[in-house]
Amino acid sequence: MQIHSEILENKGIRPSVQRVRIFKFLMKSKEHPTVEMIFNALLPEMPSLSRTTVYNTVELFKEVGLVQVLDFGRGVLRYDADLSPHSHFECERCGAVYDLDIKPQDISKKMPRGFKVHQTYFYVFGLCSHCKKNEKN
Amino acid sequence: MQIHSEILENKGIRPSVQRVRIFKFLMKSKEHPTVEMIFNALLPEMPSLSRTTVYNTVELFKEVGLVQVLDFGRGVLRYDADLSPHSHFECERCGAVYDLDIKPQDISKKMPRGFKVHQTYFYVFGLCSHCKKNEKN
DNA sequence: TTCTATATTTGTAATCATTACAAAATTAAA
DNA sequence: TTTAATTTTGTAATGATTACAAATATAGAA
Repeated sequence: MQIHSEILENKGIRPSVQRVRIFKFLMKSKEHPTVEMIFNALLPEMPSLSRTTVYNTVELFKEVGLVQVLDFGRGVLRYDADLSPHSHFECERCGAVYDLDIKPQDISKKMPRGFKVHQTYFYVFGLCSHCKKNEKN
Repeated sequence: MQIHSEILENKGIRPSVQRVRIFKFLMKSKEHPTVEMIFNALLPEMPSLSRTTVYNTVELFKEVGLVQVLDFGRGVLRYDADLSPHSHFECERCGAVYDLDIKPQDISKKMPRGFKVHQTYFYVFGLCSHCKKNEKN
């Protein structure tokens, strides 16, 4: 089990205080946070933290392959440090995002001639069990 | 083969000149246009057209189920009047969007208890054959 | 350690797609 | 026609993200 700062160093980026805190937060978060969520969560313990730093940092993490970016079409990007192949569900009522234990299909074989696949995303939208139950409201 | 204005009427919306033109354009377009692309394409033949009308109209079309909205994470939404189950490929180099003849998997059966699936999207990113060929550049 | 160059962080200002809103124009109904 | 409702239009706001430059922190050389 590697310590967080080592993981950053292995990716060739300097483990600054801000980066390590943001990375830790992403690692333990299960809610696929937005930049705003990360910023608000860390602000109490790092009062000088800047939103721009969070933006810079998640962009950097994306580039070195520490996080994947999720876009549920709400005009806000979400970040996921879980890089294992899985899919995502967003509840259209409450906006919560859940992991789905389903691998996005590998379609490299089925692509038109000459096409190269880099990444696949499988997004599912609907109602989560909680919102489904209260559907009358 | 229904005429375009009839399709709009069947969906319960008034077939105004603007709506019919926008709908026709979406039906024949294969490039999954953005609002800006629709606007620019129609402006020469309808000089009074407003961007806002295009925004209003595609939103209306989405609500009545005439188009689906695609989000490739570029900060712009694209619109597709082809509602048959298929997936989408975006070239990371040139930005072109291609239809893939692949049905997004139906996972209603595999969902956690109580969850309800409304829609699924399968997005693939990579290089199209043209950009792959010129990869050196 | 101190100096210096480089990297990182910060805050503010710009960008840009989209949305809000209200006035003008069009259409439908009476 | 007259009136009411719908649609279109243009401009102004919104809000996430990016650009940018000044301030701060860090690493390495001396």
